[in-house]
Amino acid sequence: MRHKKTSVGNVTVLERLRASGLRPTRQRLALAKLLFARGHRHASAEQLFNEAKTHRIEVSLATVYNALHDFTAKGLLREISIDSGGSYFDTNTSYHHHFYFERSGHLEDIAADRIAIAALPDAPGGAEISRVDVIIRVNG
Amino acid sequence: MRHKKTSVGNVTVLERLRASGLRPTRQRLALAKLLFARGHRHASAEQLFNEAKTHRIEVSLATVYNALHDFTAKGLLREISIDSGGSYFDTNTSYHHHFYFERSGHLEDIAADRIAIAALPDAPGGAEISRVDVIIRVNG
DNA sequence: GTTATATTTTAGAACCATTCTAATCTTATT
DNA sequence: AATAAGATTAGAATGGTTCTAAAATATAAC
Ligand SMILES: [Mn+2]
Ligand SMILES: [Mn+2]
Ligand SMILES: [Zn+2]
Ligand SMILES: [Zn+2]
Repeated sequence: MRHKKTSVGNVTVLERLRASGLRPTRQRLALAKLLFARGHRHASAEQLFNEAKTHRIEVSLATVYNALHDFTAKGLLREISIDSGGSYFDTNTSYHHHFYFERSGHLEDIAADRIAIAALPDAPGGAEISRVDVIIRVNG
Repeated sequence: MRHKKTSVGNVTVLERLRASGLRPTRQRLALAKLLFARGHRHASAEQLFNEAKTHRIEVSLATVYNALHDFTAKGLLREISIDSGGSYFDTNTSYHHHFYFERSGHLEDIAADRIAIAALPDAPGGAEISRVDVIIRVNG
């Protein structure tokens, strides 16, 4: 295995970017690989930026933000704000909820069917519901 | 009515501050009056600061933040973060939920009994649930 | 009331996540 | 290869919030 131009992960990620209409640039590919390589995760911009550094991926912080927002706009990520000092980007874009560990800042998924919301009220003034977030804060 | 050292509102607010163990300073009294004078509201620090200005209440922005956090710590307010650029302070401290109007940034209360959460999952690792927030985002 | 002590207020600096700018570079198209 | 559209970048700027340390005030002790 001397050259590994395209690993399985690479191809998958490249296809996801192309399918969403985003140009698969070196930076986006590298960041997407970091984000989507393993199971679902909740990453901050700073986290991803540092991870890139660790992997010797040269990418600016602005590009990390650009990529995260581009991915979010294309539905590859979902942005979550818990406290007013930063947001997380969730690789799990299906409908689900979260435990938020206040001490550590860690987020943990709650499958949608584990929280049954009976009788969701209609939005006032005929507004359209765009999203429902349930956040369970725990001391942990 | 030449002097009005204590109006009914003043007394109530003063008592609330004393009861919570906060010294009823001129600034806290004025801010608390603005916050609690009428029905429930969701105020940002900037909003409250400008409101104070309008009412010719001389108070620094740092004091507004200090007061909001002190009130929150004593249970007179509840802090709500929706997006990562600022938080709201809710004068309604009873258990309830929110509509969030994404266009305007407006928050509207949803009475607790209008959202029936069946089967709230236990927190992982025996952690204790400190709060459950349901935020319904609407395009409005 | 006066004094002493603890708490609060304040202006402005600092902080930190995020966004902007505009120049440079890369990708896709022809 | 030439072109045009899109992306990246360093660094400045922004905006909400917190910090600092000095001055002011509230409460407690006398
Ligand atoms: Mn964002
Ligand atoms: Mn806060
Ligand atoms: Zn999630
Ligand atoms: Zn509310």
